[in-house]
Amino acid sequence: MSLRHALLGLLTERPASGYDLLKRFETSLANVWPATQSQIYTELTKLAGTGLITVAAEGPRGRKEYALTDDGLAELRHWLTETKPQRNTRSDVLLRVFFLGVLKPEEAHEYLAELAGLSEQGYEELHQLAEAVDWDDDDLSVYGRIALEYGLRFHAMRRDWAKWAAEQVG
Amino acid sequence: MSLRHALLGLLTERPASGYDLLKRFETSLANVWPATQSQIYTELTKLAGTGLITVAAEGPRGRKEYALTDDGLAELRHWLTETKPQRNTRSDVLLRVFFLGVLKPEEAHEYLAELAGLSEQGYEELHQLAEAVDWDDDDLSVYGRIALEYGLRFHAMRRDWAKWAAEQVG
DNA sequence: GTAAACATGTAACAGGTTACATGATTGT
DNA sequence: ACAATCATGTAACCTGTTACATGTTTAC
Repeated sequence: MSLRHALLGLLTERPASGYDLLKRFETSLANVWPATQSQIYTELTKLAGTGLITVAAEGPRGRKEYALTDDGLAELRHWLTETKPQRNTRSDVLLRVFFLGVLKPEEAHEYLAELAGLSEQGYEELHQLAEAVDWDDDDLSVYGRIALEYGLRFHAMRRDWAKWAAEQVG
Repeated sequence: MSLRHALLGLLTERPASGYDLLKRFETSLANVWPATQSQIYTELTKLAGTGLITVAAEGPRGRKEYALTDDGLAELRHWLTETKPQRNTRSDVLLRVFFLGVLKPEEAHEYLAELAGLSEQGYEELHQLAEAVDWDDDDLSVYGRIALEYGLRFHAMRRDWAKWAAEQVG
């Protein structure tokens, strides 16, 4: 149930409406924890119901601005310190690799080469993003940069692996 | 809907019962596409219903042995060659990193150091596995080895990144 | 005036997890 | 005789996706 914690986490920064949070999910969290509009609004209603957040203000167009409560912050801290990261990593990319023997070697090679290309692309995109961001020294920047570095290393690793694998298949 | 394709993929090798397939999911596919007993039996019934597999034989204890049909093989090939890998990668590990600013630096450091440890452990386990397996030259071995190499590189990357990140927070 | 952006909510469905329920066969 | 393993099936519940439905405010 990490969507809940993603919302709590974003609200530590400042109060925000469902719409604001949706935008945050579409930008900074898109590659880490994607969520849909429907999901976000539903979860916010639940969170307000259990007292982890409150409606701090109401604005035009029915806008509701949510703020983190003490209980909400405690729950977030608990999640960060006490619970083990253990989510199953499903990878359809890797699942396909398991069954590439069904294809002709040329087809398998093509798949792996394409994968290398996609990873290179992903790398480039993050690289551009890293250059564009104006990093300062606050917490968000520090940890944002660490998360971005992960993305860079991940894509580079995958690119190199896919190239190597494509060679193996010939 | 990749569970379906994982089942079809395993059945290219040889006919198998739900129970057999469950064991395969618990071993070789556990790190790539985990599935529960309940899910597997339900999906097998559906697949038999749409003609992608058939009940080739029935054994003791109500055992049903499923075999891939021509349609099933065609569907698998289609999945491998025509559909783009695009599954969203959710990472609760990385999501936590985004919000580490909520914690004291020592706590954040601890989280990252622990992550490095877990990755090292994952690496070691795969390494042992790689040594234990008797690799021969068939398709399964070739692509199994490629998948395993991915796991090794992945864990190594994560270990190094977590160590580096822990230093940043120090 | 009208398009884009702001803003929320709900219903239907697909995929996945946990738990319950049942029974047959094999090995000791 | 008893436990372990083999073997299947179903129900309840949670999470996530897609689509529908509605209305307001701002900018041009």
